[in-house]
Amino acid sequence: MFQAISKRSVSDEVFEQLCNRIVSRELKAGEELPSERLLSEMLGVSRNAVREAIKRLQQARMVEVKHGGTTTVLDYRIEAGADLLPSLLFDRQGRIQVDVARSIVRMRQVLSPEIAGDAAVHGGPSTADRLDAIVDAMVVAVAPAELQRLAFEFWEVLVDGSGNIAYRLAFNSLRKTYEPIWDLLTKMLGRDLQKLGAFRKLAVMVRQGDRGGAMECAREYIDGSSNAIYQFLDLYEQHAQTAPKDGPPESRRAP
Amino acid sequence: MFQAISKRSVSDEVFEQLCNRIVSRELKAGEELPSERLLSEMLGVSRNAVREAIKRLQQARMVEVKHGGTTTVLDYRIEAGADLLPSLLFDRQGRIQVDVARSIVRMRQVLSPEIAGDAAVHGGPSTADRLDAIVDAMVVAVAPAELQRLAFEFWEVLVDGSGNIAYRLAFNSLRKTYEPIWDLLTKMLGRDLQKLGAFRKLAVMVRQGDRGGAMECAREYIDGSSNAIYQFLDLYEQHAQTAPKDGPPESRRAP
DNA sequence: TCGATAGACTGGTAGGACCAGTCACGGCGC
DNA sequence: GCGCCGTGACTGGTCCTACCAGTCTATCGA
Repeated sequence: MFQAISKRSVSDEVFEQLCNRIVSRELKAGEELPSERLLSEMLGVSRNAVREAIKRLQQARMVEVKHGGTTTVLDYRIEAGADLLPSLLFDRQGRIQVDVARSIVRMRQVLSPEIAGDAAVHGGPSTADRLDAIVDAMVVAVAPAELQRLAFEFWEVLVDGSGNIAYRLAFNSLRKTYEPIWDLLTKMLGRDLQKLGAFRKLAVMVRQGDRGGAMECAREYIDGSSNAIYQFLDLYEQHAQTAPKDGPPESRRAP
Repeated sequence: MFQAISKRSVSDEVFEQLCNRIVSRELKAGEELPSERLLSEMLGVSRNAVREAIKRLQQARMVEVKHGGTTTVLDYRIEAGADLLPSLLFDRQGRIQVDVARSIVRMRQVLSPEIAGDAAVHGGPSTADRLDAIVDAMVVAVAPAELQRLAFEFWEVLVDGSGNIAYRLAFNSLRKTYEPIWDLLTKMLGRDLQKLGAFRKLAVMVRQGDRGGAMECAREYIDGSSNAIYQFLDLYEQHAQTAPKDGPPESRRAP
């Protein structure tokens, strides 16, 4: 209900500023960052904070630091990893970048059936039990938000059951990208979340170890919900230039 | 030929140590890290270095830091993103973690046909031109290493052509994971890299905008090379307990 | 003209001082 | 005795300053 207030530290602030400037191409690839000392002076913070921020940029492969030389901006499209996605989803006005959103939905659409298929093969009865329990909870759930939470948990269990750590981590990256628009997703997926039969059937396929069946079942559901999101994005795109649109992102949902 | 010597900074070293301990479950999820002051004393480095390392761990979602409280280890399987993959591929003895490797190969196997398909639709003639140029270079290439470099570039162009930033970043994450075993990959893929016909055909499919054809073509090639890697991993697994095995990872390939 | 070198940058490390939260313990008031 | 609240000893957050360690360039001398 209440949102956890985000108490961003100084170095977080510096990181975010630099990150935004790189993502928005205001700082282009190949360009050089001001020296740490100058940067700390310009931003009115300690050099320490600047260094912590730059270390994070370095880890995200957004800049390259050379001892004794200068720090240069890298091309994040070539170098950065999937963890950058959350930073790309919104521009600085808080508008959704529809092309980024479409990319993410597409990737989810492609991976989900495979995850389900692998889960059917590797998951075993324990995975099926967990899935059934979640569907049982979905049946009695009333609030759409609760339904979505459970649906998400359903997929978490599937990803776990697939026994594929790469799927798992990619899934985590995608999840971190969803989180800021969790409420929006609840609205978009409203109808699709009602399709409890699809979830139930998928759980059965996993129990039977039916790879093809699970994939088919997952594909059918995911295609439906993906299309719902695509349609929203199309509308959003049409209205983007006129309306300032939905509130900017702010992380919610306590652990 | 010569490998760039890695001059790891102190904070990098600290990061790596903590990261390894978390990945190896030596530091379990929920456990608390020693305080920054104590940690800096134990490691014989400045608190500054420790803080930079912890900031990076925090960004990778491997720990949670609470102002005034303690820093606790998170479950990286639940929280961390795809950027963690390179850290998971090897254990501390430098042995390949076969289950992790299989996961990565599987994900590549699943995504590649989709990437090719999307590239056929969105890539246009410019993508096809670039692909053809690479295949032309492959024809005259002799060294297996050169062949592999070109093959990799081929996929880079395809990913670009797909116009999907999520694919692109996931691909980058996977690439960073390959890099330490680049030479090993060259051996594993030796035969498959000779299949220039597959590359040429794929380029044609992209030029024709044939989504299904491109996917089919990509799948055929990727399945082959994936199986080659799976076979190697099976062998590796059998011999893992007896042989200390290949040299530990060290980044190579200058930018 | 070319080369070595000095100096002025760059980032890297250290340690100390202090601010700002958190938490547990002990004393005070009820 | 019970419960509240303050205090102090932790925690991480910020800043500063000094210095080490590379890199680059401009200048001077052979």
